[in-house]
Amino acid sequence: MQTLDGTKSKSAINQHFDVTDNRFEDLEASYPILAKINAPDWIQTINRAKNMDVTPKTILFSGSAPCNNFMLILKGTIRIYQTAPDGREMTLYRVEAGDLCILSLNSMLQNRAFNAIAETETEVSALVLTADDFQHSMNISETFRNYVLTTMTERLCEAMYLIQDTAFNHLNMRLACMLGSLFERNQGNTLQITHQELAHELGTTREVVSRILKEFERQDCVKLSRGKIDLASATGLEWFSENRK
Amino acid sequence: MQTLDGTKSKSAINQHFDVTDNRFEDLEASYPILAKINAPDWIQTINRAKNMDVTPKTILFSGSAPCNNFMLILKGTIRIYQTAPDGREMTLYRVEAGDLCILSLNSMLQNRAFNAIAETETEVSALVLTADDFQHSMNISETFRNYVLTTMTERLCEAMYLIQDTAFNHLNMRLACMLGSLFERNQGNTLQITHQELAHELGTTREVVSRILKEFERQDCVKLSRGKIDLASATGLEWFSENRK
DNA sequence: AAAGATATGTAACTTTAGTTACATACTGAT
DNA sequence: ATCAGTATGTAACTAAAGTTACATATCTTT
Repeated sequence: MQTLDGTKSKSAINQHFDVTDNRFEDLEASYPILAKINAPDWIQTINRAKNMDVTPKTILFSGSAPCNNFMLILKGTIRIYQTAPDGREMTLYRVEAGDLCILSLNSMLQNRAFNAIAETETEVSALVLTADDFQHSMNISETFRNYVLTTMTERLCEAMYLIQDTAFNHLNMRLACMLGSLFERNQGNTLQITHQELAHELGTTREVVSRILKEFERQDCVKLSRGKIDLASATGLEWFSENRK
Repeated sequence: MQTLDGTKSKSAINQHFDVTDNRFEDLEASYPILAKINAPDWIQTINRAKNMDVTPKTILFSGSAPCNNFMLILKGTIRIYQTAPDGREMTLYRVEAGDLCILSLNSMLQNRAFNAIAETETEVSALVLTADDFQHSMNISETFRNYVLTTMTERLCEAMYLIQDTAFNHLNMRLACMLGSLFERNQGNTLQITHQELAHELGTTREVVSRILKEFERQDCVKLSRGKIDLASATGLEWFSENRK
């Protein structure tokens, strides 16, 4: 849940070191596999890590700014997106509890420019490892290595899917699919989202989203109102997700 | 260079074990960093690897077929692409000497379906490691680990760029950029490529490519003839690569 | 309640890309 | 030289998406 305090200026990153927290319990909840690593060096690494708490709508990473550390997300979600000169933007992926921030990986290994923005959507708390501790963990734990590799290939597959999706599928289908998965994740029949936000997910403009949504409403798939979308017919939406190539 | 033998049916994969070849010299040429690893287990792994020789236009990997081994490409290029129901296709990336085949990585780690096709463009020779040898190499060599990780993040960045490119840029610009980089790589002013092949790079149709190329020709950027494109004005092409958003 | 900010509705229009349907041109094999 | 196969040219059309330009509606704050 977003604790919207209204003012954007309040966005802040608070890094602190706090051994009184029970970070291994938190780790167990978000990264059960990593929490089971019992190498002494790993336990030290986790104990040495800094806590980071970030308010919503904070930009963690943008364009060329290097971030020489590695985050384990304990709570909240981060959206990674790209922007176009005309104001359009498009979500590339999200990082949340259990995921690894491959952005940091990239900048740690000093690779090519990654022209994207990482912004917290909710309050986020994370453990921050130094680049050295990351490297050392890779060296000492096969479990850690496998987790990193697995996460990266998963992300890569998702990226490939996104490429095919944007290249081959029409917006009405992409929007229908997105609504479908949002409804599914939400476990409810109401979405709290604006047309502009949907446009920013898909890399298009608000007007286009409004137009397609209205079409969905005319077909009795959804019911629209300010700031929210109600599901009227899941099967109707699915029709748009598949039939319309 | 492609040794086109004309017949498609001749495409073949030839795996064999051959210790008389000097594989460490080949490895040095394509993967200098990996060739410098001097751990005995790594040397054994390389010696144990199978040689693989593949003719052009052979499909190495498609859809769900798992490939439980890991390739080091010594020679040639492999194109990874996706297809749409309407016959369009789009190149996702290429793998060549010095690259790692992250497709194999994905299927070794048994992740989600990667709906893409890998096809040799030229004759390809590669060393094939077993999944176990790959895993063991990850365990024993930090150099190997870093090489794998670096390659993966590079690929991921390229994928992100491709997403932004297809989402935000118009085809004339994308085509101009592609021609630009092809001319640059080719070190010459003539490209041997058909409009259909360009369309398959970009995920569009032949007619659209022909139309845009004709426009480039009218602007005296290129000169078109059957099966080839000659560069007439590099600066003219660059104008299309940038000015036209 | 009024004002300001935000969100949506919508029509008309332009541009880009995909589609259809051929015509023409070049290449290599017989 | 002829023919089959492949590659390109092109016009006319359709469809999808982006753009412009407002109107209207709904919330929030004062």
